[in-house]
Amino acid sequence: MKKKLSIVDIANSLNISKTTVSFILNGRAQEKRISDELVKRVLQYVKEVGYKPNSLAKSLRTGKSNIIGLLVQDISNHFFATIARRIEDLAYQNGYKIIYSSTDNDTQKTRELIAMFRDRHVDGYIITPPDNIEEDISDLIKDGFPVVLFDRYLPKVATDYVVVDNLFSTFNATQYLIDKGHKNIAFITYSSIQTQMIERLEGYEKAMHQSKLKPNITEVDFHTTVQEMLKLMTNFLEKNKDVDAILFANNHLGKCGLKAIRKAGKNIPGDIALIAFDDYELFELYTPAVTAIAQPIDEIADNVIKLLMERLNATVPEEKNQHITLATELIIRDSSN
Amino acid sequence: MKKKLSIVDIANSLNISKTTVSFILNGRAQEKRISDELVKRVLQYVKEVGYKPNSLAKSLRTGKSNIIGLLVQDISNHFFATIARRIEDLAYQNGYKIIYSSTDNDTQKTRELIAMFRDRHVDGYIITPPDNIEEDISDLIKDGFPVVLFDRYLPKVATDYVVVDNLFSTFNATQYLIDKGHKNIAFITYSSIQTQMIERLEGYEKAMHQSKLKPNITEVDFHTTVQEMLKLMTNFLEKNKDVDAILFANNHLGKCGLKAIRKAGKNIPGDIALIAFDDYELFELYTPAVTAIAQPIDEIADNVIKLLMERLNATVPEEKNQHITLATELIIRDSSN
DNA sequence: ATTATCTACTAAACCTGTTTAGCATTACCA
DNA sequence: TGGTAATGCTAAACAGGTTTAGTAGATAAT
Repeated sequence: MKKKLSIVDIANSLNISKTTVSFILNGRAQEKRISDELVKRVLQYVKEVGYKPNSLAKSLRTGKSNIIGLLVQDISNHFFATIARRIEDLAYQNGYKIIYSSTDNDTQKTRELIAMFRDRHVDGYIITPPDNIEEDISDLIKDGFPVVLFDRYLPKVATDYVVVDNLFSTFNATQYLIDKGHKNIAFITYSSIQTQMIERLEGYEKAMHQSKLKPNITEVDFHTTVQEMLKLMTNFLEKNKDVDAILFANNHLGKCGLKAIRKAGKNIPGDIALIAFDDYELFELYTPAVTAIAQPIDEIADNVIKLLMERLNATVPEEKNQHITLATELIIRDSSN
Repeated sequence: MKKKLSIVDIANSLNISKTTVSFILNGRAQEKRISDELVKRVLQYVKEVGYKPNSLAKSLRTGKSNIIGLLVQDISNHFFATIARRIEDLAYQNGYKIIYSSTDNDTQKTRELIAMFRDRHVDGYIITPPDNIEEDISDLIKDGFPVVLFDRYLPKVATDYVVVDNLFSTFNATQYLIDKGHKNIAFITYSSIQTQMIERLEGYEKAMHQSKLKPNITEVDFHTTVQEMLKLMTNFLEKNKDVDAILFANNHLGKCGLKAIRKAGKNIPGDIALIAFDDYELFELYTPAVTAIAQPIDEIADNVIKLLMERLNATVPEEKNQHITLATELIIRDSSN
């Protein structure tokens, strides 16, 4: 194991001061009036021996790490995995690396993760916030860290965020079902105080009200296992034989719903019509294909990074916050009926 | 932004040396003969003011970071996302954090990522290696870093790895198709020199040979887009009307194959029987459900972490390497035919 | 001729911990 | 009573960079 070169080794080899080497490597040669000739000599030598500054030492002194902390709800969920992947690529293009973790929507875990990120001196945060995390996020912002939220936001916290138009999305989807003649449209969602879930619920309720239809809302606890969820859904189907359409508030619920409906031997969309929030290969390829509300995954990632980069590159902290709301697309796959 | 406390602040507040504080916080009080009374006083005070040592400074001095670098092929792929998620949880339980990135099977990108991980002083590496990365991984091992590979291994590199019994899996799956009376069984795979792909091919070939059937192998370039893949598959179906069964070498190929078959209006398994490597919700819920080779995802993650922890906790570097091969399960979903 | 300014660098402090080497005391033993 | 050992703690070096403050010598201005 050949010993790693340090800046002192470089300086000694060239008989100059490590200060000079540091200035040159950080592009401050001109400003510090280092002669072009020496700059060339140093860069040449550094390249020749393959010297790389120790970034820990660098971070320790500068307080910067070129690392972004990404906290998603669950990296094994397709929606988050795809966004995480694109964020990773975009960050990389901007010279940043990503450290990520799954919050599991667990407040305590998220707290610890934020503490760990701070500890590792990450430069900025991208977070899908769980409940009751307002204070921790406010602290981050107060301490000057750029924070961008996505998928949902925290009404009490002034920060940048990127979300989709949840209310209109479910309103529109519900309206679509109503227009197709459905009367008993159920909405299955998580019992959540998170903005995205509340808005999705409101969109559904608004459409039902407008058409003077009776809402039928089922709220499932977030930590319900897949097994329990299946039981719940099966139960629901048995007790709600008159329901002729279901709107699911996210892809996981939609998936479990599909399984239950399949087990119950019902036909889609003959016996029961379905729409799921979040599109998914499963919904596309399922037979018959399932209509879904597709979120603009790439756009979400693009905007998240854009907002974060703006803050990271700002010389003076920007007071005003940017809120970006993107449109979804209702992908109709049961038009034949 | 209240200034963060440093160990010097603690020492000054208590009128003792920072050395003493450091010893106490690192559990070396006894060894260093610090009085129980002082230990108590320091711990009490540290807790009271909420002091946390700066881990960058710590890492800089000790060379340890308690961070594991995880390089998967593509985090947006369900198989890798699920394993990554579990590895993350298990590492967390063992006091380690994960930094991960997707390699995209791109050698150059992987090289840069390994360099970045080294740079951040990660303590150990978990990698799904792309082609031609042997030298970089050997360097890591030579320099004393624990490395565990999974999903595939590098025959020329002596290291720990966790894989599944690919050859038997495809052999068994092919045999299942043969037993069901299929004669023209095609195998669609990536043109890859990676061990897992080679073994899957060999398993298929072995079964076909044993039954004196003619192999029909299509190799697709790894970087083919979904669009191109669909065209390829559609083309394949048109030119191979006699094919009555297809074995796909991984979930992505299986997914694209399903789409193409659906577009071609063929019935599964009536017109054509399918088996995909990697199980998937899609395959389970597709109508009719698709038979698949399920990898033991949790077991893979468990063993990867187990091997890595053994190396990380070893006081003397272990010479012998451990190779773990796990069984897959053929999940039969078209038994009615 | 003297002072100011510029050029081209550098010594030393700093970031925040860990680790090595060592220094007063007090206790113990012959 | 003098020498050794144990106790309890600390100063300083170190990890590897960045940044501040400054210096020696050349040139320009007064």
